[in-house]
Amino acid sequence: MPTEDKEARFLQCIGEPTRLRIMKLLAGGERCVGDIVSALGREQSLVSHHLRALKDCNVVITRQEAQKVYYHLASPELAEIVLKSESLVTRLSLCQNGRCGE
Amino acid sequence: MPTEDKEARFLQCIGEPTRLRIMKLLAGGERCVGDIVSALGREQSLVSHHLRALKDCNVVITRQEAQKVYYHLASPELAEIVLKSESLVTRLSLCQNGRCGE
DNA sequence: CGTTCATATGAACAAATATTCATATGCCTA
DNA sequence: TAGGCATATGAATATTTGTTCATATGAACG
Repeated sequence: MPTEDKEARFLQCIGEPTRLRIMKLLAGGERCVGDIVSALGREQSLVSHHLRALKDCNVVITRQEAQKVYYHLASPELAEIVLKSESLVTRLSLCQNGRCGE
Repeated sequence: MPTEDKEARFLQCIGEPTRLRIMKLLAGGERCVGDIVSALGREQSLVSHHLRALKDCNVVITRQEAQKVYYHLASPELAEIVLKSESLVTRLSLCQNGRCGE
């Protein structure tokens, strides 16, 4: 299993709009599932599935407190790379035209 | 169309093993399609499809010379972010277990 | 215990994706 | 202009992915 496969999995894992929003939220500190759900305004089940995807890739870490489960980024560098790619997308005008995916 | 959507498209675009390999190749300077095909050892048609995906996202730029078409990265920062994510994946042990995608 | 709250899971489905195969385009040279 | 390279395109297919719905787990507290 070459290195590129894991790297691709990682990039694909964070390369999804809902998961990106979750990561940007967590960049501001840990949040419990309920907080994330109301911040995103999406279904609890959907958020839970995405959190699992992030956790399976070791992008986030969980901590349980009573009934609540708190999520935080595995490293501040993950927030950095998200910000860096955001800046790249705007500065280089990446993925603006309709041909790109859509 | 929120910013996260474009960012997600970008990350998803580069988050594919074959496209990652192409980008790492192009990090060493421009290459024509034939060079990329033989470097990767994959079908010409497949490489062409992936090159198109990269081009549609403005990640690569083309230059035609006679029958050959040369591709290069739109910015050296694209090579940087690929390297940075590679280093993150190894240092943080991201996407190692089988649950992650597979 | 039974109930309520917080989160996770699993099946089902639609949409997106990577790959292959076959064919088309475009540029050069004899 | 005919033929050969180099690259691109399009249809077809199998796999993966995101989302929803319904239900399950598990912790607290009466």
